Amino acid sequence: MPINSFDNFPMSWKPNKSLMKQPYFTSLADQLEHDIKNGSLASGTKLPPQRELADYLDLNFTTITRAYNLCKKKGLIYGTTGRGTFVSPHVNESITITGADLSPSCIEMGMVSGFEQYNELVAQATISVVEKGYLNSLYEYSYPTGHPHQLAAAIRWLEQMGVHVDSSHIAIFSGAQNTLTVALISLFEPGDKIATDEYTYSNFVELAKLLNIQLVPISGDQNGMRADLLELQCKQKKINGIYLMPSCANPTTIKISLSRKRELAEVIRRHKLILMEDEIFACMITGLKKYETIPLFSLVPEQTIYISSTSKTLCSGVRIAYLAFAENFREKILHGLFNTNIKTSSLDAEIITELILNGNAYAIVKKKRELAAKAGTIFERYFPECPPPATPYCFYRWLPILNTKPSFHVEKELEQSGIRVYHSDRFIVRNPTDKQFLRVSLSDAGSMSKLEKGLAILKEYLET
Amino acid sequence: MPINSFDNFPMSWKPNKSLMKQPYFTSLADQLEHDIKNGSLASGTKLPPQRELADYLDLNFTTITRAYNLCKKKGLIYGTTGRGTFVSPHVNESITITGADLSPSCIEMGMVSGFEQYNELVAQATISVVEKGYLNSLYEYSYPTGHPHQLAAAIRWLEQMGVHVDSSHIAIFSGAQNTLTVALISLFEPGDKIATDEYTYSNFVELAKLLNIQLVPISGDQNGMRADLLELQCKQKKINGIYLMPSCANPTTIKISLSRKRELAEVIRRHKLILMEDEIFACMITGLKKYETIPLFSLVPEQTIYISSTSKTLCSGVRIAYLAFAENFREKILHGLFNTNIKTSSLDAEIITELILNGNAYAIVKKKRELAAKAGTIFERYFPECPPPATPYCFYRWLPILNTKPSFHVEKELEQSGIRVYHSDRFIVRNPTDKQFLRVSLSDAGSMSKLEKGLAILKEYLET
DNA sequence: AGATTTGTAACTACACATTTA
DNA sequence: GTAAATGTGTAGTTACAAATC
Repeated sequence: MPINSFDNFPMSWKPNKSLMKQPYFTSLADQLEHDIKNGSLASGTKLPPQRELADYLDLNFTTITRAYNLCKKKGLIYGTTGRGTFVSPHVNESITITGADLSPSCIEMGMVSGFEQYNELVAQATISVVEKGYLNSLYEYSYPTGHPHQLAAAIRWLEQMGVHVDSSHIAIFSGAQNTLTVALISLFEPGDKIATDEYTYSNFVELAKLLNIQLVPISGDQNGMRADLLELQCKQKKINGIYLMPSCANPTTIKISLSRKRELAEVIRRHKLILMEDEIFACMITGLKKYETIPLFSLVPEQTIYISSTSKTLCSGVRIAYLAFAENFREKILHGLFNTNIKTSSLDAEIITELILNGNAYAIVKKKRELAAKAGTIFERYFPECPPPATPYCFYRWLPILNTKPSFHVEKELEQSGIRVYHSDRFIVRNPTDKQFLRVSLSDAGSMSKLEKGLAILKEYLET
Repeated sequence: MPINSFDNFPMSWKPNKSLMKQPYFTSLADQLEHDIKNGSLASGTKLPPQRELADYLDLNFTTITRAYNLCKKKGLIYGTTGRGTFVSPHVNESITITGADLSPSCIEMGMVSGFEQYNELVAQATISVVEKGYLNSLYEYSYPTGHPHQLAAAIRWLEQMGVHVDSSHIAIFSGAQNTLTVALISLFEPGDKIATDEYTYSNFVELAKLLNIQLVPISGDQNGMRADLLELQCKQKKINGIYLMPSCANPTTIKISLSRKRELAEVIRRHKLILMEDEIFACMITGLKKYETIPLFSLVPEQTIYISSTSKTLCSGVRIAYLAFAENFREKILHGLFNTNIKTSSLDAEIITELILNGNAYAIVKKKRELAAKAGTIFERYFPECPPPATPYCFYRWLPILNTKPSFHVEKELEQSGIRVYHSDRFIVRNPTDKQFLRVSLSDAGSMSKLEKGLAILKEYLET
């Protein structure tokens, strides 16, 4: 067969030669982008190898590399040495989880905002803040990281979880996502690489994509991310940071064991990774006692930022998160905070402070733990075969499913059946695997009876 | 002279040859970065031409280009074809304005947070929100862009300023800086270029630096940025966006005339720039009447995002800004909002909504206008020669000074004399010029008598 | 296990535009 | 006004690393 006989072995994608004009690499990238967004190139399609396309277009193959790079930067495609270049999953769909656009008849088992039943206690705290009569001074511009008494309460809150800092190494942010935004902007550069679990929080994936930061998935087992595989990846490429949710990973519900924490800490220290320890569920897991396990923050303090949000554990409408950081991150983090947010709502911060000081924060956590446990037993009744989470107080479950349909198809069919749940494809960091799961939120259905109804619908769907 | 006799004509910067190892271009960039951050290469220093350095290091000159490019992306240096490559200003100093660290005996004339005297009305609004008894539902996770009635109030507020949008083209953010962060992340890529005034808001400069977005200063006159110079720059290089504060530029107090607006709109449309129209002072300038001039948002709606914050005009502690945007930015902006903030404090949004609905927002604006005008007349008594601002209701003044000392020296001396003001170098986008100014805030001294005392100190300092 | 396929990274070559002397 | 200096943009060459067969 002559080399140029492309007609016999048609390429999976053929650019229009007549549309090619200089500069070739942008011209080619534009065509590729168009065809992907158009839908004519489906997710997962293997693109022609660079050399083959170059031959076809009479160009040097690195010119094709450049065109592919442009599309890669936009997240449209990804490549693996030795395998080829493929159209990314979710190109046209955002995997962002916002909680918007749910039809009223649909039961919410997608969002995990965390049992809204105790907002009454938050409302009470709001009233007592207002009644104290110092709103005037609270509303003045001052203390951009938080008022001293707010920071004192924050420190007390963090101490329960084994995190010990002084008031110049903590700052108040507008929720966990906001701390992550500032951390990624302040401590990383576009193009940097961050290690994560194979499945991780989808809004973190999207945020990294927005900031052109690459995520490197590391496999794990029942004890969390495997330290040896992390070590391997660190040797292979320059990895700058790592994102972990040790107490209860979202979405896999896995808890990192203490011995695994020590192994990971060792690798993190050796390779000088910046660790983002996201512990938004920590207090839920441990209850009100002092945290019986040790946070990574205490194992590698000089390389860790520790995130503690109150959105899920206390109240989702009050946007507060605490960020604890080591001295060497202090300047960069505060610089990032000032230049992205200026400061966080003083009133929201004060409400959470009031809840911590009057003890109701602990009461809410206790009650939410009870609700979570109760919802968990209902779930087990419907899905006894589902591997149990590391803690019974987890707000969601990670349910393995057998399925051949596209993930968005599954989500859509379930929504039409009356429930919203999210498919594992939303949380996957790189290449879709054969195993599939659903993340089932137990906390947002509105009531136990609605939850039960939703679980029944889910069970019925999966069995047919 | 032999070509390689570098000793006779020493280069302005010589990398250490023994530290050069492959890959050369990163090695070189690292050395350059180190020497700039170190202080051994001062701002404005001309670096050796690429070819000369290549000759010295026995490399192809485009390898030097690549090293320079790395540093350029970080904002450390900038280059102009034909002229050379230079070290950027402000590399080592953060020019962020935070309002922190002011000694209590010092009079604040640096920060412009905007007359805190009427926080009482905001406190009252807070109380009425609380008394309405729907805090519970307000605290539920829902309506991430804002509750419908909050958006309705926002739309009403924007209509005063000549901005007309429906509720799906507006979203509530946590302050103006937060809208800018989301806009820069969502609508631009690292390396993109944004046109600004020669002097502009320093926190915007820092934010752009953080996100690796380059600012291109465009000169202006009494009517604002010159459209012909903008056109020129757009022809010369790919400019992606433009940032303007038309009603009252910070810090120069210049207002863009209507005819200039039309000229700028034409250029913006022709070169498809994304316009960020920052109008945080608009309602202050125009009072409560309908905005008599036309916002750029109405001249190039399809390319504009319009920012309206209440931090300065209503209350700095309640963190709310409205962002209005065209349909073609909708998806990207909301995606950015969800993935950086998730959502804004519902309570803060509700308080501002209450202020708009009960009319006290207008009352606060009216009273702040009176205060600003009064402070302005005091200022004129001390500095009659200072060019008047475009509007008497401006919260700050732009005072030309004759000075030979370094700008940070001036700020420090004034702080020791008992006042804080900011030097024009903090606001300058690229090359320091010979003209120098001080931005004098009139709104944060605490009282008119303190302001007067501060102005007296300033006058005395400048006369000696 | 070794050869092949395929993507990535670093450096080189060259044409061109702008500034300055 | 022209030539030299100088940065920018596009494309090509080579070496290498990872995955696959």
